Formats: sequence, C-alpha cells, structure tokens
Amino acid sequence: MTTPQLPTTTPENVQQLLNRAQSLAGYTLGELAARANIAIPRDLKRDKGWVGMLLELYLGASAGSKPEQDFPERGVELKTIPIDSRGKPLETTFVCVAPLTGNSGVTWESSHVRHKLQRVLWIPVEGERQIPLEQRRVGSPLLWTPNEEENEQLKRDWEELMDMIVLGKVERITARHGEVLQIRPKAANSRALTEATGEHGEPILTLPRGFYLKKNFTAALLARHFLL
DNA sequence: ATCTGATCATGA
DNA sequence: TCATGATCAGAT
Repeated sequence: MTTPQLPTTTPENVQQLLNRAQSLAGYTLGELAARANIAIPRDLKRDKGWVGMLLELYLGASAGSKPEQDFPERGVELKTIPIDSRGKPLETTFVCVAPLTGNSGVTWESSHVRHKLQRVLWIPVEGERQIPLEQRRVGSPLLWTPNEEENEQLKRDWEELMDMIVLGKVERITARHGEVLQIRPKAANSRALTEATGEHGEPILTLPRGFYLKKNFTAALLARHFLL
C-alpha cells in the first residue's frame, strides 16, 4: 500500500502543501493511521477531531491547536469535510468562534470569518457512518478562495448576524439565520457560559457560539470544482 | 474559560 | 430524512 511519508516540517510553499494533500487521495484512514502509528477509534463519538488531526500530521501543519491558520506561513486554513457517496457534505463546517463582545467598529473586511476563509485547503473524506472508520477513503483536495459571489453571500450573512449581536439580540439568533453562514452553539455543553450584551445593553451570560458554513454553500463549492 | 479539531443525537 | 442545538477531547 505504500502510504505517503509523514513530513517532519511545515510545507515550504503552497505547491508542496498541495502535493502532499494530493498524495493522500485514495488511501484509507486505516492505512494512514497505521503508518503514523495512531490508534483508530471504533467511531468518532468521543474523537470528533480525529480525522482532522490525522491529516494535519500528514500535511505538516504547524499551528497545532493554537488560534492561528493551520499554515500561517502560507496563509492557508485546512478543513477536512465529511462527504457522502455522491460527494455531498454530511456536516456543516465550523469556521471560528463568534465574538459576542467588543465588536464596535468591526467590519467584514477585518473579520475573523473573512480571514479564515481567504484560502482554504478542503480535503473531502468519506464520512458515512455505515463505513467503518478505518475503511473510509481520503478524496482529492481543493485549494479554494471565495469568488466574488461567495464573498458577497458571506458578507451579507456576517453583517446580518453581527448586527444582531451588536444590538444585543444574540439569544434571538438561530441556525436558520443566514443563507450560507450560520451561528450555532460551540461549547463543551449547554451549561458553558460566556459574556455577551443583552437587549438593553447590559452584560449577560450566554452560550458560546460559532460561525458555521451551511451545507448548501460547501456543497456548491465542491461541486463547482469536481463536476465542472 | 476559550481556543483547536469537529460529529452526535434528537425533534420536526 | 435532515438540520438544529448539544456535545466530546485536548491544548493553551
């Protein structure tokens, strides 16, 4: 099976990163885990980040779990995305934490969402639960930068959602707001609390939230690449 | 507590 | 069946 070698360094340039990613296509998670000497969990219930961490190893990601892009030197963010047999996303994609305080003066241009999504290396991975984890295959990577239309969609949603946060309406936001970008809880559990601003400008405690890309958006972006 | 990596599990 | 709201583990 001759799986790719594990790199010991961060990629020198984007081409090398892309080469590394392409070399993984077609291998199973079992093959990659074996060569990396990583134990394979029976499922992802208690190891939700396992696939992402495994691929980071094979690409030489440097940031670890620091609040940075995965390849800060290259300006690239890595996202594994679980897909079904037709290539469609099985899950939404977490982007970053939604800032609930200190938002006076923040704009789309300076937002974390825009910066995170400026360049993303998408790696599709088979994600159907009927396929044993070790048999799931890695797909072909896609290096993506939002086009004008995607940027506008993201900007519109971001502005709508941030307006609600700034106006103290965090707790009125549901995952139904936004066409392509949504805000949902991002926490250890429903008892975790963080500071925000209430409807009358008072400080309140609320569930930490995150920005997520809806499946319609990631499905379209993958389709544009793979069936054009 | 908050960031990283995300998927789970239940109600509609 | 599927998206929303809830949750899991590890690093910092």
